[in-house]
Amino acid sequence: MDYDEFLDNFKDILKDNSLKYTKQRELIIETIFNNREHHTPEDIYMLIKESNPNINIGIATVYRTLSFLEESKIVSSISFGADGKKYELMLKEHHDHLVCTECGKIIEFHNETIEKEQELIAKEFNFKMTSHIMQLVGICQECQEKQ
Amino acid sequence: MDYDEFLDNFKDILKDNSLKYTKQRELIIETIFNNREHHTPEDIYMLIKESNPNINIGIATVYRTLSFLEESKIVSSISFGADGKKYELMLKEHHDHLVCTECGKIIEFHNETIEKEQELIAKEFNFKMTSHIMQLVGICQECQEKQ
DNA sequence: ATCGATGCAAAAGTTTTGCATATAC
DNA sequence: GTATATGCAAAACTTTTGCATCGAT
Repeated sequence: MDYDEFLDNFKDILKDNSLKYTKQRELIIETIFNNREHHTPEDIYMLIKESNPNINIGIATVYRTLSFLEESKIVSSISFGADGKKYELMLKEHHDHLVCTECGKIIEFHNETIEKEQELIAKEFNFKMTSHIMQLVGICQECQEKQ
Repeated sequence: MDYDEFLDNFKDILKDNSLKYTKQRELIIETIFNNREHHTPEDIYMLIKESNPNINIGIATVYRTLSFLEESKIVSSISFGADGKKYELMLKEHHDHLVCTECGKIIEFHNETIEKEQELIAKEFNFKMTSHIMQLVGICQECQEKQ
């Protein structure tokens, strides 16, 4: 999906919820779109202030917008260890994460066998699954080499 | 494992780290052993205060002890949504969680197919896996019936 | 007697809220 | 013009830290 298409989609969602399209919301969504890693609210706030020294934005707006974006399934969050919640775009195909405890790096992967098995488990427990979180925690190749 | 065996094990770990066996640590470990759900530090603190109105304990001690217990692999923590970190005993065989977004209930399960698949993924990325987190998020049978 | 543990209170974070003002529609 | 959004500052939480005192070894 390119940015224009993505932005239109975002504007539609705002309209559907009778919310307004503001400069701040645009900057937040643009920052998340252009920085495809996982970011804390603080990260996003700082990135915006750096790139746009002229514009005013408060951390509260970032929190408020991220909550709305998560509810609308535009972003998703994962939390690991002491790092707190990190947000990322949900544009991409569904995937899970490998998290390095040494350097904090997050690697994405997708595995169809596991996905199917998860469906079976949910069914077994009569659980209506809406999403799942899977993180393999360990030490990445690079950090192993350093040790 | 019964409590005496468990407690001996805990005492050994304390000794190995030249740490002391205190009343507070005993109460914390006992509370976690006797309440086999997932608890926040605050939960554990309140449970101890309720059952032992006579004894003095500070929330800082609970935090400090839980950190040590997690490092020592006696407890593990999961975090989901806004509820913050929740701790549970690691006594049991390894398992993963189904989390209900309606009532907060946590159901445990174990699936060997997924476990093996995870090993393969870690190998593929040259990742030295130390643990993993898997939570299937959704609505439990009971809450579905209420709707 | 020694050294680690504790409670308390203060500090450090992080996230949320209230409110007057600004802005999109 | 109206209703929502914003920034700011204060508040509410959660977690950590410093320190004098206490207690286990």
